[in-house]
Amino acid sequence: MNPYLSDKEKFKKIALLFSTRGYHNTTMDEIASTLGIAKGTIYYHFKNKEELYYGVITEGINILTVQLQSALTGTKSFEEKIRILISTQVDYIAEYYPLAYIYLRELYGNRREQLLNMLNNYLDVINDMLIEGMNEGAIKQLDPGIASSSIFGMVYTTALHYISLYKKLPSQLAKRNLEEIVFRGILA
Amino acid sequence: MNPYLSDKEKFKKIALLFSTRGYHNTTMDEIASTLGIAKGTIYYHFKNKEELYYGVITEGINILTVQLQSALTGTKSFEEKIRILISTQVDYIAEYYPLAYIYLRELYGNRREQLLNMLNNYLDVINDMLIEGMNEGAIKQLDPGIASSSIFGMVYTTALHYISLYKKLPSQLAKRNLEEIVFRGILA
Amino acid sequence: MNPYLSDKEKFKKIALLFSTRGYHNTTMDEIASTLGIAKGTIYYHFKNKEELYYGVITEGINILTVQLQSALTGTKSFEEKIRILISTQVDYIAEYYPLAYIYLRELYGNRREQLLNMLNNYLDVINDMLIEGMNEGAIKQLDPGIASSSIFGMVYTTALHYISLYKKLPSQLAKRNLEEIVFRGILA
Amino acid sequence: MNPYLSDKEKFKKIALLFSTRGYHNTTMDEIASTLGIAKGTIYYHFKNKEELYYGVITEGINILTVQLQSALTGTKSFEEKIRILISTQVDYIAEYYPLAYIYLRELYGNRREQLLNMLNNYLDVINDMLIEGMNEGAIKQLDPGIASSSIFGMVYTTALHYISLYKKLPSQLAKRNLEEIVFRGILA
DNA sequence: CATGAATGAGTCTTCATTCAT
DNA sequence: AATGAATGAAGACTCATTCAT
Repeated sequence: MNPYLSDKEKFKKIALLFSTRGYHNTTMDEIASTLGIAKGTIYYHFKNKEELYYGVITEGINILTVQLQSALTGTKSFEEKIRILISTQVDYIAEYYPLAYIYLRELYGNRREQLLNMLNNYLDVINDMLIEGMNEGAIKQLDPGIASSSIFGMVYTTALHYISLYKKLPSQLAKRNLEEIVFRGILA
Repeated sequence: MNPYLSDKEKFKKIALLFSTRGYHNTTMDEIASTLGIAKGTIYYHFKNKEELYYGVITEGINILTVQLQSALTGTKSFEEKIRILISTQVDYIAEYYPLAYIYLRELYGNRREQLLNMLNNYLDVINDMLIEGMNEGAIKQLDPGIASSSIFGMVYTTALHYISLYKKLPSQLAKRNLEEIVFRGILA
Repeated sequence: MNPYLSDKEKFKKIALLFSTRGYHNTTMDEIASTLGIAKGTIYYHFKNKEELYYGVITEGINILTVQLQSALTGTKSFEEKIRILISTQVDYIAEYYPLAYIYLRELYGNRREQLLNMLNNYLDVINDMLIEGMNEGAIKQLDPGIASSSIFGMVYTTALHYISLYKKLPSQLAKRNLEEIVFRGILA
Repeated sequence: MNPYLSDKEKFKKIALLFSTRGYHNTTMDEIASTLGIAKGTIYYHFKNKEELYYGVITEGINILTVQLQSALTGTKSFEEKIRILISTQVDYIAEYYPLAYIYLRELYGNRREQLLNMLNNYLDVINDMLIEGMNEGAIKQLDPGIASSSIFGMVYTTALHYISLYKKLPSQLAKRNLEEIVFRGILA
C-alpha cells in the first residue's frame, strides 16, 4: 500500500479524476495540479501512471474489504449477513462512488484479470458467506460465483443508476429495494 | 447508420478490436490493417475515430433492439416477456459479447450519457414491459428504472462472468439461473 | 540498410549533428529541423532515436567497407595493400570525418560491442590482409588484432589531430607520414 | 583539485561509473548511492555534475603526469625515454583503464578542447621529448604533434584492445609489441 | 556539513488526422 | 474512392538541481 494514498483527501481527489475523466484522459499534469504538487513529485511516490492508478484502486478495495469484515463481525443469521453485504456496499458506494465507477469499468475492460486479483480477498468473504448459506439450506443451490456476481452486478448497477439520476444515492431506498429483489425476486 | 458497418464481418472485427484493447489502445493503424485497407480510407467512411466507435456501438444496439422486438411480437403473458427479455439478452451476449463488454464499460465511463441515449429505444421497450407488469399486478411496485437496471446488471454481469470463466457462454444454464433469481430471488 | 539514409545529403546532415553535438545532446527536434521535416516523420522512417543513430553508423561503415574492397581489387604486393589501406582510410576520413569521430567515441564508449559487430566485415578485410602479409614474411609476426588496432589507432588519431588543427585534412601529407611510421617506425 | 577526490577509493568508484555507463547515463542518484552518501551532499563538494566529471578527469590526468615525470627523472638516452613513455602509459592504463576510456571518448567528443587543455602539461612533456629527439637526430623529422598523437593513438588503442579481449592488460607483452612497432614499424 | 523530498524544464515518443497523388 | 507519407500536438517520464530541516 503506497503511504502517499493513506492521506484520504489526496486519495479521493485522484480517484475522482480517474473516475470522471477515465484513465487515458487524465493527464499527469492534471493530477499534479489537482494535488497542488509538481509533476515530478508524483514520480517520487509512484513508479508511473499505471502504478498510481493501481495504487488508488488497491487502496479503495482495501477500505471496502475492511468495512465489510468489520460489519460482519459477530453476525449469526445468514439473511442478516446478506443484508449487511448489501448495506455495506451501498454505504461504500455512497461515499466512494467514483471508485465504484472505476471498478465496474475495469471489470469489463482489459484490466479485468488484475482487478479480480485485487478483489480476491473481498470476493472470498462473499463466496464463503454464500457457501455457508447453501449448506444451511438458507439459499438456493447456485454456483457461488454466479450468485455473488449476480448480487454484485445488481447492487452496483442499481446504485450507480440512482446516482446518475439523483446525483446522490438515496441509501435507505436503495437498500430496501435491493433486499427485496435479492431475497424474493421481482414477482409480486 | 454507416453503411460500411452493415458488412457484418467488418463490423465484428472492429468491435472485437475495441472490445479487447479498449478505445485508446486501439489505433487507427490496427483498425486499418485488421480491415485490410489503408488508414486514410477509414476517413472516407467515418469522420474520425470517435464516429467510428459510436458507429460500431450504434450498430450493435440496433441489432439488439431489433432482436428483442421481433422476439416479443405476439407475446401475451408478462412472465413470458421477462423470460424472452432474459433469453434474448443472453443469446445476444453469446454472439456479440465483445460488444457487451463495450456497453458496460461505457455505461460506467465518461460516455455514459451518450450510451444511455443510444440505448433509449431499447430501454423504452423494457420500461414499457415493466410498467405493464406492475399495472397487471404481476410484479412488485418498483421504480421501473431500478427494476430494469437491476435486471440488466444481473444479466450482463452474470453472463460475462460465465464467459470469463468458461471462454464461452453456457446459454441454457445461464438463462435458467437468471430466471430463477429474477423471479424468486436467492432464498431457498 | 534504411533507404532514407541512401539520400547522401540527409545522411551527412544527421551524421554531422550526432558528431558535433553527441548522441545525447542531439535532440530529435534538432534533427527534424535540420532535415526540414516534422519530428513525427523521423519516426515514420526509424523506430526510435537509437535506430536512427545505428542506421547512420551502419551506413557510414558500409561506405567505408565498399571503398576499401574496391580499392584493393587486383592489388598484388602486400606493401601496396597497406598503402591502399592507409590511403583509403585517410580519404574516407577527409570526406566523412564527422563519422570518424563517432566511430572512435563509440569504440571507447558503452556501444563498443555493437560497433565492433558492425565493423566486422571491415576488420575482417584488414585481418586477412595482415595474416597474408605475415605468411609471406613481409611483416613481423604480430597478433593480427594488435597490428590492425595499432594501425587503425594511428591513422584515426593522426588524421583527426590534423583536422582539429587545420580544420581540414592535408591528405597527401598525412598519408606520407603515416606510411613512414607504419612501415619503419619513428627512429631515424 | 577537489580534495574529495584525493580519497582514491571514491575517485576510482566514480571514474568507473562514468566510464562504464557514460556521462549522460550516469545519474547523480547512482553516484550518490555508489558513494554511500545522499544526493544533496554531492553538491557540497562539487558545483554540479559537469564539475564533478571534470574533477575526476583532472585528477586522473594529474596522476598520469606525475607518474611520467617521476619515471623520466634522470633518464639520458632518447630511446630509453620513449620506452619509459610507452611503459608508463601501459602501466597507467593497466591500473586506471576506466579513465583511459573516458579520455579517448572525450578526445573524440565535444569536450575535445577542454580535454586537450587538461592534457596540456602531459603533452608538453612528450612534445619536449620528441623535439629533443629530432634535434639529436635520433628520430625522424616529423611534426611533433603528429608523432605524439600517432604514438598516443597506438598505445591507447592497442592497450584497450587487449583489455576488451582479455579483460586485463598483459602489460609486458603490450609494451614489447608497442616498442617494436613504434621504433621499427611493421615491416619484417 | 548532510539529507532527501520536491521541483520543472527538457525529451522522446505516439497517433489521430490530413492531403497530394 | 483509395492510398500512405507526412504532420505536430499532446503526454509520459527523467533527472540535475535546490532548499528546508
